[in-house]
Amino acid sequence: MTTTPLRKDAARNWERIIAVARALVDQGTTLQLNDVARRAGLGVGTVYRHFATPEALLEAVATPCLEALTAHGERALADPDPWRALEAFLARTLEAQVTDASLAPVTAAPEDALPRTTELKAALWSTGRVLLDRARAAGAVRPDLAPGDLVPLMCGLAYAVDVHGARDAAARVDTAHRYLATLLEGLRAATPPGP
Amino acid sequence: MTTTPLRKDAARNWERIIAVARALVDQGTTLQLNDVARRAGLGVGTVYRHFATPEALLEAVATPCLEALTAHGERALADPDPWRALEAFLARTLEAQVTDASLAPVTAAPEDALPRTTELKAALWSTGRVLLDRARAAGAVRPDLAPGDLVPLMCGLAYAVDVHGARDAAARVDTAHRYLATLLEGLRAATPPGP
DNA sequence: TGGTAACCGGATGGATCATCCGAATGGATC
DNA sequence: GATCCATTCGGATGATCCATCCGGTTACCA
Repeated sequence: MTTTPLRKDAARNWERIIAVARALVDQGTTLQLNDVARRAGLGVGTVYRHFATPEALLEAVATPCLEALTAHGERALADPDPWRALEAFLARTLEAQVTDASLAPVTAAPEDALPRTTELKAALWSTGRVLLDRARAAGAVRPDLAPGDLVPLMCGLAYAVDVHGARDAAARVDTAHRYLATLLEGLRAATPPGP
Repeated sequence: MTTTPLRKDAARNWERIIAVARALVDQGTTLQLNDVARRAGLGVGTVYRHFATPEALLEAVATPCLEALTAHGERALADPDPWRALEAFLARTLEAQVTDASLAPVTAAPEDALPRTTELKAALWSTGRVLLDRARAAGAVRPDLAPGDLVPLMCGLAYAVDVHGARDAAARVDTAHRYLATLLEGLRAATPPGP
């Protein structure tokens, strides 16, 4: 992607908007562009030019975290133990999802507002697919689970943690680990139970 | 529950509203009270008097299905095989969640708009808890999974099916069964399976 | 059949949202 | 260092949607 040269004030305002949005997301508030503009001390038009929709702003907020996850995924690929690699990758992804409120909506959304988001999601999913395939080849993975099921299941677990209702990050991460361990145990089962 | 005497026209309009709301829910549209009124050929005030909020209307739409699930749960308690009972109960619940769009938001909501909904949810969860406890006593269930985890996990699986993106009911039910089988295998895994 | 209470439903006020355009600023050129 | 042009700023604007209120009407009961 060619880096578009950005004017000084535009860049400064971009940073402001992102900072305010990040604070709002961490606070649990749903992003409202008008509200973001007011809190950032900027005009509404400024915010709308930078980010056409709340989804675009949310994706911009989530981008750094997605990049970190992608980098971690690439490192997981280097682990010689396929199971440990898959487990670490999924655990890290799930932790991020239940810790950072900006991630869950972005990963679960079928459409992306920013091209960069599409890139990162594709890279992340590809890594997950490779890790799953490697684990399948090495150990025993349920045959009826397609690679396309990995992302929905992860989003589902993150959603389950939300429904569970724990507020502080530590409890959420703990719950996520419990759920993931259960699911992984089911993934690992060689043959599905027959009737 | 004491049946409140309802005037003829009021009852007729109540039915109309429910019917229109049911159609909208099946269509996938989010309920908007103003829109419901227009489609039902009624005034806005009429709809707002019957249902104060869209959530209340949604719960009223979901009530019959919740009652059916509760009844099915009571029957599952009669099954002598604890594992089969739990499996059937969860399968039925999940099928309903992925088939009827009114259920997922109601079950996942932390607060209820209608007292009847609170009753039904409590009964349903109680049944699930008993079934889980029985299964735990009979066979082997992961010890780190609390009874309070059952509902979040079910909601999570239903959400996963949504993220998966299948449109027609058959594919959704199939996906739900795959996910549930995986999770149940994980639930079962702690110690060698009993029977 | 007439009275009363409850219900119906359109009109109203408030809020929020996304867009537009004149004014101002930054960067490039001479 | 001064000028010019493109880009951006930011408040004002129009539109849409939501929830409430009150006069007219209907159903139930004596």
